Amino acid sequence: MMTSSPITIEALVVLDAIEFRGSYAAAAEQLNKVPSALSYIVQKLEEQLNVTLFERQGRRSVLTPAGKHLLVEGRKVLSAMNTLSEQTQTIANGWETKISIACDSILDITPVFSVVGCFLEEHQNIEIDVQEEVMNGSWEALIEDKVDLVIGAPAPVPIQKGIRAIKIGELQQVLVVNKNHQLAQIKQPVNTLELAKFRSVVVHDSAQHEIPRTVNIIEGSRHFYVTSLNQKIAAITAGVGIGYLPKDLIQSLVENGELVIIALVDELPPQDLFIAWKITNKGKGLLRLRNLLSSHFS
Amino acid sequence: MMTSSPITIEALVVLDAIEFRGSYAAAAEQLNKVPSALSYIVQKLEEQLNVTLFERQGRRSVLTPAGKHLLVEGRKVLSAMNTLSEQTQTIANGWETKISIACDSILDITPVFSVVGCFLEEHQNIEIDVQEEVMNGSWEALIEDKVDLVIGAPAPVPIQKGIRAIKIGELQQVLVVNKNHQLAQIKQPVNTLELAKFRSVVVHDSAQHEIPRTVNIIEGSRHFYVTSLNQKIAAITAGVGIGYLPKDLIQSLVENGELVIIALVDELPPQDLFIAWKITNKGKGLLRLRNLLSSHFS
DNA sequence: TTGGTTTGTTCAAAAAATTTGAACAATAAA
DNA sequence: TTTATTGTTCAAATTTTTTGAACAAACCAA
Repeated sequence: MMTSSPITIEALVVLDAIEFRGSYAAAAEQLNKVPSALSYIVQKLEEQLNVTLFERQGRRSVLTPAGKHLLVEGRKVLSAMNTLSEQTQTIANGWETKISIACDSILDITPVFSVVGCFLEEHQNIEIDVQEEVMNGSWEALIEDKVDLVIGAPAPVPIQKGIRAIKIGELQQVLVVNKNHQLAQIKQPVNTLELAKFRSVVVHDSAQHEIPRTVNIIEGSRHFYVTSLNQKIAAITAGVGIGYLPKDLIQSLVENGELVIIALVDELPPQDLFIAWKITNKGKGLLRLRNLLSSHFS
Repeated sequence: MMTSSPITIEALVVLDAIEFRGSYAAAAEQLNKVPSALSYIVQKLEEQLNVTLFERQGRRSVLTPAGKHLLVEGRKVLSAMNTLSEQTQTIANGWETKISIACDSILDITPVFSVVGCFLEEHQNIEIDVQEEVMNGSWEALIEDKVDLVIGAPAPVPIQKGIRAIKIGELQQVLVVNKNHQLAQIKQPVNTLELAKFRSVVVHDSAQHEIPRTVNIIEGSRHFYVTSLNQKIAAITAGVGIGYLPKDLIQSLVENGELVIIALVDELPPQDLFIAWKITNKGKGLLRLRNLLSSHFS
């Protein structure tokens, strides 16, 4: 006879709120409860688990290591629960109540939003949640069911069955530097090996669990890590280092002279960009959205 | 305001039991309830989710596709919940669920793994995560709490209170070059100042935030940066430059004549290697692992 | 076909749980 | 010091859940 875990969803929600808001009082307000109700729920959990989760420090309660662990892992469970109920409703109704999209930050998001706008016009009661990811971060989000659709994820498509990807365009990346950078003085085209001398600006992969992949990282050179494409542009513009950027994105900065495009002996081939989804995902909204995207981008 | 999922653990347990036993009646018996109680719970879930989970076929209830999905995924959540409560209790008892170790790549990792193997034999449900770091990278990982233990980190121990380090051995580094390298022709012992003429191969410090520190870097010379010790060996073997390497590690390459050890006027003192941890970290698993390591390495 | 069973559901009553608000002690801020 | 805020306790109020009897549907065997 397998005795089920004493942890309830309710309790995890309460734990989450207490940590998030910083006090029982504030958490109670958020949950439309009264502080004593939370006290009751926490105590029940502590008793059934036989573990103290909060240590009272003065008039403030602070999580014990065990409590912290329960919270951190519990939040993952809560998130899984949310996607589970979304998925269940989607299967039952055919249409989803919410569609989550990951957009790779390498992509200009404006035309995507205009298509999404059309979709929302058609389907007033579907919510859309867009998040920005970098490189493997978008694939990871798809694989882990954090999103239903990724837009603009770069090749290679993960070798994993159950993922369908179609190309929606390609992106020409060029090497750019600040106008005063040493590299701007050298006569072009430059050999790729020469680049090893300079510090390069790299966007840190947003993937958390998968082995981060790095493309276009200039081998052997020193790196400067940033966490978004905008930071990368800013860093290069500020002269911190060199790096590859999408040609379209830096057009204006090149025109006003801030950035200089460096010609290479071996020009990078254009990078393929994909939209991708799981074939197990049969949602009608997803299908419709994909069709809209395909017809706007080809 | 994020509204939490209507699915409860209780409901998932009921769903699981109904499917497993094949009927409400049998499931009720298993759960020490009465059939009507299960009926109530299922109906509540169906209502709140606005999804029918069971289709009544004759006197028997059968899962709809949505119900099947909820059950299959729900079982994963249930299992996660069980391990979560176990883990929480484990932590409360002073043990850890996972121990992260940084190994300096200068160290031969094989004997470490054999000790870790013993430890895992004793503690089947503790996970171990080993990562390789270089120079300050391992100290940084410890300071920033990315790992619980570093093994084989080189002196000096960071002057920072809260870190305990004990020496586990020393490492003799020698200067080596490819057999055809210019330096191999000069009469030995060589004065350290002479080395400035040659390009030296340097492992890039894996530290990200601290100011990277460089030991054994030949001052003033030109550098070639690589990202791992293996790359360093390969680069030196290929004749790209000169560099210091642990004596034991290049024994075979010296014997077959590929590499040549260069005697120096001022021979490097042997470098002390440490295991280190934070004294705030009171984990019993860490203590046990440290004891195992100490007894195997001294 | 016809009884005898078994199944899940419904319902009102009973039991158990959660929630509430007032009172309180401990602490921090003024 | 006073004042305000925090989390806890407790009995009462409220809500939720459980119960068992009654019931209708469906299966089974003869």
